[in-house]
Amino acid sequence: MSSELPKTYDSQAAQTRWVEYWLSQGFCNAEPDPARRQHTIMIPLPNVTGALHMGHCLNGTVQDLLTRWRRMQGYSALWMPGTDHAGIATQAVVERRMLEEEGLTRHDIGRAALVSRIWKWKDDYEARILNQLKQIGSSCDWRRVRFTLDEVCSKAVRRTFFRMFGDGLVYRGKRLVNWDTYLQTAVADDEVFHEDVAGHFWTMNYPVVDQQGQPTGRRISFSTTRPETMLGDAAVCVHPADERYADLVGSQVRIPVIDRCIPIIADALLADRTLGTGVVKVTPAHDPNDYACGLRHGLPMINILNPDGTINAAGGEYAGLDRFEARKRVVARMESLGHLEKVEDRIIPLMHSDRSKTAIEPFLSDQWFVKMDRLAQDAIDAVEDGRVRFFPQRYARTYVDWLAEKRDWCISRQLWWGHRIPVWSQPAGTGTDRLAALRDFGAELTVDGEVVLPSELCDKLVVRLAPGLQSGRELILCCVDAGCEDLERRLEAAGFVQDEDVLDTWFSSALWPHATLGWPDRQHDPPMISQAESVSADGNRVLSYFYPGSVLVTSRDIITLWVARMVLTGLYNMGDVPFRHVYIHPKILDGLGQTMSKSKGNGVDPLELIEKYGTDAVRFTIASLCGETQDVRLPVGYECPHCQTVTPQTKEHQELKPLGGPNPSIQCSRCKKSFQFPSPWFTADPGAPVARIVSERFDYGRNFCNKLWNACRFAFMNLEGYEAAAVGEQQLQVEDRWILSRLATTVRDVTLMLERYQFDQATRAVREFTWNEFCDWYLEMLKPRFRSAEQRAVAQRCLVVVVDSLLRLLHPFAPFITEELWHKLNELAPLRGLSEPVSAGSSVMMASWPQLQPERIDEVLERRFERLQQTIAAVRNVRSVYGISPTAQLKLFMKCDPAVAEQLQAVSAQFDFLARTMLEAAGLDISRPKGSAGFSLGDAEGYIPLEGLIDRDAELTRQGREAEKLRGFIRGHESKLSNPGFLAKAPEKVVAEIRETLENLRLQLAAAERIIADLS
RNA sequence: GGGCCCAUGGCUCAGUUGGUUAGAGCGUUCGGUUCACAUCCGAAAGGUCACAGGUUCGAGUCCUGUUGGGCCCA
Repeated sequence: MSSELPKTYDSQAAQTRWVEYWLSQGFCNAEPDPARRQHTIMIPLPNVTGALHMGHCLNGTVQDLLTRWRRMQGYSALWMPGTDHAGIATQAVVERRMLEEEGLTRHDIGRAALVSRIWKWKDDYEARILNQLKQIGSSCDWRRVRFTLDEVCSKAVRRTFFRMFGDGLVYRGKRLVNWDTYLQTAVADDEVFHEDVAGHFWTMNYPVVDQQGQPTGRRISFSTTRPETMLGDAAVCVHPADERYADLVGSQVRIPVIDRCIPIIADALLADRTLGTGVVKVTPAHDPNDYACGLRHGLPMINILNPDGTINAAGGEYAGLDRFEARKRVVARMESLGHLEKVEDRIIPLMHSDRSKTAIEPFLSDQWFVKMDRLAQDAIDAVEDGRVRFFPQRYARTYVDWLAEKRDWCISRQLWWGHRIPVWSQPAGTGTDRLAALRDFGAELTVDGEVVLPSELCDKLVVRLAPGLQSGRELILCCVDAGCEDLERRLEAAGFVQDEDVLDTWFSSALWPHATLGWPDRQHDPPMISQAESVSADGNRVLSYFYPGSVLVTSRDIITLWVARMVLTGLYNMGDVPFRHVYIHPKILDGLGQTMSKSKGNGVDPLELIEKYGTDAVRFTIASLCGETQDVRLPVGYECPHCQTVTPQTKEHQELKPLGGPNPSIQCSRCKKSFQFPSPWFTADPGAPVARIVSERFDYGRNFCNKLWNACRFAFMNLEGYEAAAVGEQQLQVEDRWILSRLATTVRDVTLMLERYQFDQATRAVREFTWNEFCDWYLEMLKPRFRSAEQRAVAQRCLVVVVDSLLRLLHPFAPFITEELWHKLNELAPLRGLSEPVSAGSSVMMASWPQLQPERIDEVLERRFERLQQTIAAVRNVRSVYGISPTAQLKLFMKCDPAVAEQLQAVSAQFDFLARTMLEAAGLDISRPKGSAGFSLGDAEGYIPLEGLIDRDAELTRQGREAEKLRGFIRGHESKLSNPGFLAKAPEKVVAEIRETLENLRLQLAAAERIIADLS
């Protein structure tokens, strides 16, 4: 039969087929459409540094789920894709590889060559990442892919910097940074790690001197792990309450190795009386605590290092030496001068750069900053007044607390890969001719020190005078707007030099929500892939239609770095927030509770899982994990390539390294053969059997997809001869009305849960409906109807309606399998609907989201149906307890009200199919047949004659246990009701419920007791 | 040091504003070839809800503290 589906779902084939179909049909494209509501999601742009992992997969699944759902609801739903250049991370990866493979450093090949190599890397990984996204079914508008360094984004970066510079929000300043002397760049705090190294702890002293600089004979002792920093000491510090040194505060000491005099100061925050001598030397330019102290006391900041880690001119005779060589010489000199008191070996916690693995030096350098004061306050207000809402709400606090510190944002990075800072500078002239270099530009200086430019230059150029940095001379800073290359050339001709630094990656990603839509261009829609720029009479409709976005979906660790900054720049550039909602999803941890990362050896590639379980299964499982919690554990294991037995991953596995020997392997516990496995520490030997990483948790989604597939397979097998026609209410059977009621409830619940970003609950609701209601009950109950010529047609029509809704409901969770089934359903039942059959759309992706039908929800019917289910469960229980063959036909007598009896009789045929049982009789006059097992549902009692099969003692024991359990519950309820406090204070409704339950329990107990009496 | 979060049967997780007998999937045990599905069907066992106090008629749920774990900021 052509309508028969294959026995199992071929996920790989479906994925290939439907990705191609959706793309060729342009279903993922979103256009401004004033007739429809807009829904916008901006992807949290993945780094081009490497491929996507499970965290991205989860993030993408959620966004696609939302996008598909909103699209089906009739929104013009845009999911904007793109990638991030990820400044330091990408440059470091390319540099490291270049060094390893060719022995070249960036200084060997130069700026242009390095940048071109990184572009090549970017092209490879961008393609790979976009492909991964497509593989997980992402319905992004692929025509609109952006990259943070592309022309559109670059223009936004330039314009933002220009505006901020003009508004006085960008300034140059000094800051103590984590300096990587190997890569010669500052690295962020989250790019360093602590590692203990063996070092020394030297105790030395400085001679105290008088006003004339002559030794007074006293010495002051201190300890240090970095003696070379004494070249940059600006003071020695004691605790203000330390009596040992009280009289010395305010006098001076001389640093013997460079013969400089520095003050003795008192500072309670820096000095600790209880440690060592209670004295510390202060090197503000080379230690964070000393820096803070230096600021408090107005000390000079003496920088002694060159960017490469050698000592600079401030180090006098030590200049040019590497800092570690200088350390030795300083110690030797101090010793020879008699100022060294003792040396101890000590383990020193030292910061290292993640990128180069070399020791970090705190380093005072010139950096660009954004003033956060007003910008941060605006961003705080947006969350506090509800223009931006966090889901779950608790994360709003992380955001607000961080912004409230209003710490200026350091935006410069000493890298070559990124947006170069658009400022050209040169030293100012002297006297009245400070702007001499800008004479040809017509620049003039007002008495207030403001630079005035001729009108034709005002909107392209901002000029400021800034205090000199290294030299002490004043600088002329010229910031040029985007698209003024000629002006840049003129400045360069006039002797101006562009700043070497690039901008922090977050500066460009902060603009993502509006830059991707073409801002600042208000005249044209943003250009799309392989399409000429379009001039629109209505200006940039894409920007005005899709901004602000609907929801940002991301992980909690970048709330401050990214989310806050997007809000801030959105408000600054667009005057409106970039998104209304922020959904913070859980992070994936491994089975041991550690965050997943490739560098830990516990990472999981989503494509590996997709290959094993199928995309739909992976997505469905992931959705089931996404609620309001902050972490989910994903224990993984290695699947033996020989026998498929799974060995759970342990910490030992994660840490297995070759250590110079052969690659490590794992022995399978079952077949005893060895295999290698994916690891960040080594590449498996070519041709060797390699385990793949699997996780049992995805069985959940895979089993579900299998169930759905087979349910539809069954449905389709029974659609032969289907003819669409309206179905009247009176033609509907109890089970039809029940499943339609349950469907309506499910649609309502799933919709609500999606609105609240509670994907776990939505998943559970839809799964339970599909499996426990549709498959377990409805399909079973349809079976007899399909065999009846007169009932068949209505059953088919109802079934088609339910399957139709079910596929639509499931599509955002499992796009491929639903599309596959939808097309099949279209072949068999192109017209469907209860009241008026209509033609179904060609793709479920573009079908409408199931309509809310509250009038279909029939709670009375659902309760009645529940009794039927309970009756059948009770019969099955009896059968199982007595070990009666599943094929043996049972008889059932039900003692109950006539009304209940009538309901049971109405579905009596079902007892045969669902429980292999004949409902012999039902009514008030039923008495328990001899030798029967019994059960009670409260308002009905059932008896199953088991003459010859029943074991009198076993039944007595069973009923006795049941009665004992019931007595326990009854006692609990009675004690509640006899508590005057409960009766007085509990709501009436609760009291009534307890009474009702108690009544029910008593009926059940009475039934059990009757049976016991009967048997005894 | 400040902040956020977590701790529920062997494993992974649900558990709405406190309110009937704390649920699910996997795993375990028992039984199943009735023509959708063994990636399945039926049944069962398994939990003093981390610990100690408190609030309340009533606490897995609220408060305080302790222990253990994850994360952010400093």
